[in-house]
Amino acid sequence: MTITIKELAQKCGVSTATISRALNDNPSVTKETKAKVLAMASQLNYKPNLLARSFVTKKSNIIGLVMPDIHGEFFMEIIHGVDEVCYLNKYYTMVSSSHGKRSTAEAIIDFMSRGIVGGIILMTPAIDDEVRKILKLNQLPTVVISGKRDFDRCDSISIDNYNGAYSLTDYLINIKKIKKIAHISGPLNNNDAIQRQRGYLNALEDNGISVNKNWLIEGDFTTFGGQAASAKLLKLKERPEVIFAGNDMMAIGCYIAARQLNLKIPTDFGVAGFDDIFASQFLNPRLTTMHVPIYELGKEAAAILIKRMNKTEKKEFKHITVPTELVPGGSI
Amino acid sequence: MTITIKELAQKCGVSTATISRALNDNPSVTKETKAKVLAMASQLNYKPNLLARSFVTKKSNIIGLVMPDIHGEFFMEIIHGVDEVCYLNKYYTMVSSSHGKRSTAEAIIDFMSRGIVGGIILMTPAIDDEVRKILKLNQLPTVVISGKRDFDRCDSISIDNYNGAYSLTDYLINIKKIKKIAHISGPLNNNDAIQRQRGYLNALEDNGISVNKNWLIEGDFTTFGGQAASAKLLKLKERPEVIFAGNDMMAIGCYIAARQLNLKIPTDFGVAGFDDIFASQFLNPRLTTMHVPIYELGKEAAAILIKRMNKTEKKEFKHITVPTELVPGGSI
DNA sequence: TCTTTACATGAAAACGATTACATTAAAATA
DNA sequence: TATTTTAATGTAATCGTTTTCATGTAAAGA
Repeated sequence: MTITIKELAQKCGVSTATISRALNDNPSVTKETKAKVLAMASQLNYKPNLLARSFVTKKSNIIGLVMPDIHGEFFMEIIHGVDEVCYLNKYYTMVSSSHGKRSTAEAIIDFMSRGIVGGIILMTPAIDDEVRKILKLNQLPTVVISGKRDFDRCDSISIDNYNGAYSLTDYLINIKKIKKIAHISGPLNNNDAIQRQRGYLNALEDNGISVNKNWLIEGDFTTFGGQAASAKLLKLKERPEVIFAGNDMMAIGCYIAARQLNLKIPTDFGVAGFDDIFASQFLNPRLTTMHVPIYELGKEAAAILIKRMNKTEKKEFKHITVPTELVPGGSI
Repeated sequence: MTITIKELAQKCGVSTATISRALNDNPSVTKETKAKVLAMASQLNYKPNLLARSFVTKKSNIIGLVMPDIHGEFFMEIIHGVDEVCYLNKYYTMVSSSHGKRSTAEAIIDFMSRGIVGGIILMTPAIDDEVRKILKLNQLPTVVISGKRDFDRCDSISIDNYNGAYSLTDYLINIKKIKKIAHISGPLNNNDAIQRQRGYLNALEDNGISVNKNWLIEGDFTTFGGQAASAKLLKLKERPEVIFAGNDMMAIGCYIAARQLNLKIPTDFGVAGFDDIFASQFLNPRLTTMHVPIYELGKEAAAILIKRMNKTEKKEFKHITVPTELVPGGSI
């Protein structure tokens, strides 16, 4: 059904080479020929077969987006941002998750070795040695979205988790005049979790507040984990005034625990989160949290990658850190 | 870096044809040759170039997922389901949205004419004439996920909106003994919205309840629209006992309106939704709603499409309707 | 006017796989 | 043993595009 370059060439009375040149803005084709080709192409509705093109040029305008999981709004917003920029640049977005079963490394290798994608956006909470090794081979332009800037052999974007957590804690201490702040961290093999915890700890320290070990619990970034951890905290003899959850999901867990223990937020205790997910604004009272510009993160990652794929970017790798923003709610 | 079939053929001392046959389970290759080829392939870490393969076979194991928008958990769960099934079948998922700027039709045409994808999953609230025309040409296997079964020239999956809304309304009337039920519908150019409204109206009729015209408002499926519509309803002289919102987002809008008007749910009025989105379970009280198995929808769509792409499916088109399930909450 | 240069276009190879057809060797039949 | 059949493999064409190199023509210089 779809017409090929040969047929178009015939209709135009020129060779396929000229068609190709005309369509690719090659300067060595006259205005007249180019106009003729373009007109005929649009009339016959000719669209170059991208498979054939990618095959011969060894370049693909498909971006492979590798994520640990395809679930939740965090990843959705990343996809959204990537897709937006891809569309504007006539690129395509291919999604892939590690599916728990296989490792992130395998997902990357798959993309790299099959010729489908021309660049990779790797979204991962932590870069392990296996992935590090693969990225070093650097077969394909890659942008890493991660919690921490800990790999400098490709472009990277990371959330400013440390400063976000620091300033949130500082806000609690100096604006809200709260000293008894507990923290439920994320899993400590996760860079976001580590950075946020560090921000919390350093803010305490800088304000001359010593850490109560009972008030520092490792969670798992899930609602259920947040619920369990906060229940534990709320049953302590010395109860914290505010629970700073490492992410909003765990903060939601705090709300659930509060309901179960018949405690009121913010009168009995306060809650702060991190991420500013969609649900947070509908909690009652609205959750105080740090907004993370995820959509922009995805957009930025795609923009950098596309520049790199077009070779318009200079050699040195870019490392961008995006700031977070305080969203004061009624939960404290 | 990546090795080609030629090099592998050389190493094995056979022709590329034999390699290809061995790798594609062609029965006319001996066990010994096949074993040898497979061993060498895995040793040299050979992976067929999918671009070349798709190019020559005119088949692609990439599924194009066309959605009106890439935003919100509905689409996320669809992607999740599709990706899961694709991964298990060694297919790839390519996402694409209409981006407001371009029409769904353009997105489909793009996929169809560029040879990238081998099949399309089209997720759309309504099939307009343009799309209908394109689908009739039927160049590529397509599965439509839609609110209503209104196109029978390709496989389709739809949510049983009508029966869901009917049984929810019936539940309100006969179990909850409520007669004064208002409905905020979605935009009436959206099939989901239409079907849900019909279910509501018919349930009323079948139970001998006449419709109060003031209690039937067209909304827009957004929180804000739900808030505006419910505020209107709650200010009426004759206020409904329960507001049945066409989706959960608008139901959330009802909660917001309630807070602003200083009304309590469910004592002052009740709220019901549709979709059972993630946030609904964290509303206080938990929203009564109809659960829509979106993830399964995506999985099923991908499964059907892959069968179709493999030609293992018989000719007649499948039309599946997936049921919804009542989730009783404290909001009524 | 003749040669040189620049420019526009065409012819053909290339990319990496699959596959129709040809070929060879082995097995089955007469 | 000679012939036919079958099975396994090889040869070469093919897909649609880009791109190198060759070619022809017009403009510029002598």
